[in-house]
Amino acid sequence: MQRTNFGDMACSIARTLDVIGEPWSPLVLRDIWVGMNRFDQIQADLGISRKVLTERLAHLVERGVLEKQAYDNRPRYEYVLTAKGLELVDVLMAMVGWGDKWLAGEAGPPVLYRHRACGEIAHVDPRCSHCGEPMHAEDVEVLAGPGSAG
Amino acid sequence: MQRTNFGDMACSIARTLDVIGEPWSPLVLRDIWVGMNRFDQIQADLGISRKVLTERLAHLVERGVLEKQAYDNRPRYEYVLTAKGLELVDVLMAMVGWGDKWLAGEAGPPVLYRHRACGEIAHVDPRCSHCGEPMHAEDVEVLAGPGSAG
DNA sequence: ATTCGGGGTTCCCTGAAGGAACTCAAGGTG
DNA sequence: CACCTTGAGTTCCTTCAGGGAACCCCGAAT
Repeated sequence: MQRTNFGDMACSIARTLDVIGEPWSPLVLRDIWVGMNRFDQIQADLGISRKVLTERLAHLVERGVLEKQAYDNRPRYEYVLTAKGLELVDVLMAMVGWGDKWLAGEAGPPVLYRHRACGEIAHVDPRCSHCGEPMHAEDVEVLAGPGSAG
Repeated sequence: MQRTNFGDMACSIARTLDVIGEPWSPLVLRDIWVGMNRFDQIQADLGISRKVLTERLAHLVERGVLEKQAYDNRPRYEYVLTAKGLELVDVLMAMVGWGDKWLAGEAGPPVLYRHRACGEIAHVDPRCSHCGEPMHAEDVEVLAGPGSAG
């Protein structure tokens, strides 16, 4: 939709939205993350229109987030996350954390995440890359950076 | 856009997208986060259509992410983040981290974030809420939770 | 009495999402 | 060989949402 091109804005949020901002894109990424790598699998799981799924997959491949790999002599393909795509999933995990906390309701979270390193069910906790202390929205000051516009 | 209703899916990513998944919503949130609280300010800053901005603000207020406050005897309003909205900004900060790393290019990141606690320019680092070790996409195992469908 | 400025509405046009049907290539089956 | 099945799309049509510009309303200031 967004005819307005977010990718040209001097804002990393807008640029990230240029990659996964269109409807369905984050859900496509999630499906591939959890091991649904094929067109029909994703289409059936999400109930997305085949046309739109084709467009989204092509866009994500073009942006270097996914790779299209043949898995048979026949024209059969599956989509896998690149390193860039795998890091993008960290953004999805942040969404999960917020959604689990504020939108899950009585039933509790629909999906649990076990941290392999410690074996416990956990969620992501944003920390400062420098000092390791919690780093939330209210803990930061926003400054112009080297790539700022103008 | 998305005629498909993400809010009803048993997935916290989809539910979160039901709140900020529409085009512009994350950017509106960002603007309010950095202190642009008024309609015309946001509209001018983003170049968003007034009609769409009206819709997005109403949606975010309805979902409890923003609050509309009068700031004058005249009919003048500003939009401020609720606690729920402030935590949602953590998701935006995750986007910033990814965008800064993968999309900033030569010029470097357009915006810098100073962590007040340590005074350093930093970015968010997702950690396990249980053990504190790094928690990225490849470090977790996905399991069905109590609120799973079926 | 008129202008101004914030905060929206209304209108029309285009373009994107939904949905179903159709295509195409390669293997398997009788 | 003729036929069916599968995966992976493509085509076409309809409906609805975003873009853009103009318009409106209310209270204050001049």
